[in-house]
Amino acid sequence: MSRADQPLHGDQPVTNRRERARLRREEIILIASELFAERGYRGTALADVAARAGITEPGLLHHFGNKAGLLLAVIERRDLDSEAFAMELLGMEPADRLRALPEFARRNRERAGLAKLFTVLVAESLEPDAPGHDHFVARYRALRAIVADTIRSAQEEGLTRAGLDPETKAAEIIATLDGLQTQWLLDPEAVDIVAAVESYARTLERDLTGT
Amino acid sequence: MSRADQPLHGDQPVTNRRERARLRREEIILIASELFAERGYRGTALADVAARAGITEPGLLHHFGNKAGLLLAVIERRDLDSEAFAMELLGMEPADRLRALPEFARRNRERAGLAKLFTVLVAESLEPDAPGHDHFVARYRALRAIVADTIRSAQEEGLTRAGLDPETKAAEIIATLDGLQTQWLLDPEAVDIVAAVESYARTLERDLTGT
DNA sequence: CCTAACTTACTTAGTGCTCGGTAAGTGAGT
DNA sequence: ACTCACTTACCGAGCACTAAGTAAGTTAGG
Repeated sequence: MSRADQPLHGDQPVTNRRERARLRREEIILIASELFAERGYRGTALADVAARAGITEPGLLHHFGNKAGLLLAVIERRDLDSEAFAMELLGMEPADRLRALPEFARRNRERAGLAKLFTVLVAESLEPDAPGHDHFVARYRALRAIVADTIRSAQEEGLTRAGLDPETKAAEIIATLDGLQTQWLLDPEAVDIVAAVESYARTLERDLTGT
Repeated sequence: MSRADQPLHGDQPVTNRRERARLRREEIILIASELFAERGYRGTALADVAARAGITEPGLLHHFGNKAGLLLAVIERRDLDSEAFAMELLGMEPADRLRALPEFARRNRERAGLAKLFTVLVAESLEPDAPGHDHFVARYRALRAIVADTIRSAQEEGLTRAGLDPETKAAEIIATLDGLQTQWLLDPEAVDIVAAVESYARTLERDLTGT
């Protein structure tokens, strides 16, 4: 009834059919993300994803070609979310970025699935010929570069002591956050991820400023 | 020909048959460790392990009951190695323990398989009903307790500043080492694990002493 | 000391199930 | 007329695991 249901007259190619297919793919990717996080890529059968999505297995493969294609689609989609966060961080003053870390942890805690997805997939991608390997290698290199650049510019502004190597410190920061997340995912009752990250942010501030 | 080939007279029950079986199990565990590290628990078929060990699949199951039994045997065996290292650390003066970290990293670098095994298995054990879950939960709790105790006693001796919470700091230290290891396993060319751990040990010393 | 009974470390053969993937349509949009 | 998002039907391979036997080593009894 409403205009939104119908394609507009003709000023834009509102391809209703393609749009519906795109939404369907998005839905499938979301479902696959959850399952991959819970059982890993190898532990998840296409049939599991298909059943939850209310589609047949060949229907699934029609959209993604094969199982690895589905994995790559999942990774790509989830990277968009992370990229959005990275952009958010880069938009801040360097001094404020540290303070954003606990907020990041808080957000991750509410969506444990996403965190689990990456932890599981990275571990399954350690071998060079794993389907997601190259992607995660590139991802970590980019992440380290972003953090290292942040440190470098903070050094130039005199906010951070000059004695440390930005690349090494970047790897260390990412490692700590990843590692805390893993411990929390394994044993949420024993590890308070938000408190741990808050504490680490303070440690890091002392470390970076040299006070 | 030599006496060693024959059972001794009778003062000890030198059960030749049992001993050979034990050695066989050890050999299988070693092979399974390698495969689990490379392809994960789920990604490894019993047939793969059996083939490399020169035994049939049912022969394998005769020793370990089922696949999960093999996994637990692998974890248990590898924990003995880690425990040996923990004991070594605990035998040192608290002040020397920090200096042992790079040596630990150096050792792990030479045997990347062991490191990879744990990274992969922990990720596969995040879900509470995974076969290794309880084991890794207990392992991390024990590890955190050991490190926290070390910090606590260093505080009592005045070697470490009083203002930090030992439990939280323990989780942070373990997280950093784990996270660095993961980055290195994923991309050995981009991450120098020994240099990174050396740098972190210095960071940590400043952090703990408050200088 | 010899041998019969038992235990143990396997093997061969096979089972039922699940897996990712394909071939060949169908029917509704465009 | 054509495309495209599917479905039904199917496939061969691989999976963990079992049943049943075998041969060698170990132990107990006479």
